[in-house]
Amino acid sequence: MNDKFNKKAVRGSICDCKDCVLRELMFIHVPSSGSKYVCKSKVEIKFNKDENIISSGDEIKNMLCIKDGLIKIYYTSKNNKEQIISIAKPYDFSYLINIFSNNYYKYNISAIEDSTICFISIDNIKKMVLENGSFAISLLNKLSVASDKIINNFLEINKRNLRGRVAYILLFFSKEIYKSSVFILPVSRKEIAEMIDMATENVIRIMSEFRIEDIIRIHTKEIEIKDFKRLEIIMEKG
Amino acid sequence: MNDKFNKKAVRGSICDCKDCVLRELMFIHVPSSGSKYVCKSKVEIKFNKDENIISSGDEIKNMLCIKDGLIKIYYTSKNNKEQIISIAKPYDFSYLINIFSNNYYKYNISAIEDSTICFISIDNIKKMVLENGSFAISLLNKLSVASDKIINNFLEINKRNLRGRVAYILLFFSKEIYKSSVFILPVSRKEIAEMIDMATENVIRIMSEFRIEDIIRIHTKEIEIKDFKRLEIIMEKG
DNA sequence: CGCGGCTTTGATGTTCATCAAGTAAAGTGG
DNA sequence: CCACTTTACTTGATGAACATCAAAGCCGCG
Repeated sequence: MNDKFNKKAVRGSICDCKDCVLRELMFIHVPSSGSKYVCKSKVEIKFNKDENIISSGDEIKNMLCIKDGLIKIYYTSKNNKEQIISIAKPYDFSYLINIFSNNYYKYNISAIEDSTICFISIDNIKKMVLENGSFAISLLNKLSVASDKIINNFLEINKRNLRGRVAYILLFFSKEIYKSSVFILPVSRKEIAEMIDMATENVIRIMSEFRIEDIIRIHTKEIEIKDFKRLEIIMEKG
Repeated sequence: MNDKFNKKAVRGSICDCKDCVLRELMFIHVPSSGSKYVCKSKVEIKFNKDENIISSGDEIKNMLCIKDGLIKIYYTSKNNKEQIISIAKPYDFSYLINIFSNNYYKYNISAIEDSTICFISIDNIKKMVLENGSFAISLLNKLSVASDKIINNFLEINKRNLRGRVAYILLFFSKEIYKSSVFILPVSRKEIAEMIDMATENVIRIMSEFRIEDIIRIHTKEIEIKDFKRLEIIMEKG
């Protein structure tokens, strides 16, 4: 991480906060004096696809904001099995889950598409919370929504059979991430398996079933959902 | 809920906040003027075992604090299958998960032991956040820890086989909740199944296995863990 | 005492992970 | 740009893990 900071960082002074989409969203309650104060400490870094952003065990010094791209938050258990907790796009805040409860990250974060990440000193965020009540409320809300989403996701996945899970995840990418019936999967089959807690072979097998049933079209990473209705029925009824 | 408020409520004026354990924990940063301010709006209610406290869909008007007892937070899906998200005891804050992200509760809450719950107006909590930065930080921390616990729980359960899950939950009750090798299960076998995502019969079957293997002693609801070491190995290795 | 709900055990079948083996794609070095 | 290596993807076969079904025992309660 530190190398990256030195090598690739674009400091706040260069990046004009007026352009920063995050300000609109996150700092809507922050008077402009405050937002400048936060942005001074800002560091912007570009990550390539598959590049590591945060490792489990890293000290939490900064709050992350995704300006652009797509990242995954995942847990590596002792037997090296990886479980993907969340896929986050700009305006998501799910990577904040342990920022106020731990001093060290519990999960790994890496880019699954080329991504631009803003790093804002956590100390400055805390100062802002102390000084600005509206900002605190806004942050509480963001954190709550993010946790809620993750928890809801676990509940949704656990109650489904394998076909239901694959349908769920395909519709997630189509509707939540790419907002299109055709999209390029940003993750491998193995990573899909890690998102919905099943074996890689079965992800492939069931995707093939969907293909044979003419519900989707597959061209390696490119997926087209041809029959939303049936896929949604499978998602609901398993 | 409203009937209960009218029938059983003990208003804040009666309950002396000096005795309230929550104040120590939650409002440690709140000047006494502030804590009085919050406590004025406080309503304390006793619930019997199995009594409903919050229903999914209820409007969020109050923040809950458990003074005493044990509650479960659970999700009821459309097919009436229940998934228990968390068991909470005093000082836990896991029942707060959607208090800052939603206007209506998404999950049900009910008492699994006789419990005393404090209800504090959410508006007053928000006022406190706006006025008192330290309180905001403290609340952010509590919420973060609570969500983190729930997420961690899902990860721990999902990666285990059935024997590992039952071991996990028995050790949870023994270590986290009752801090004793002998305890009375506050939940039915069916509810254990709902906590760790498995069939009721298999919970029973595996508990019987543990009994036959002389790892635990079972007398209906009363459980004694006789061999922590082996149970922990089963928890770790499945 | 008898009813209903919770618990227990056994038998059965389904779902799913795992193993194995082959194919396609993508990266690597000459 | 082509052979080579490696990695990702795919399909089939097998067995294990688990859910479901069925039936009986137990316990508390009116």
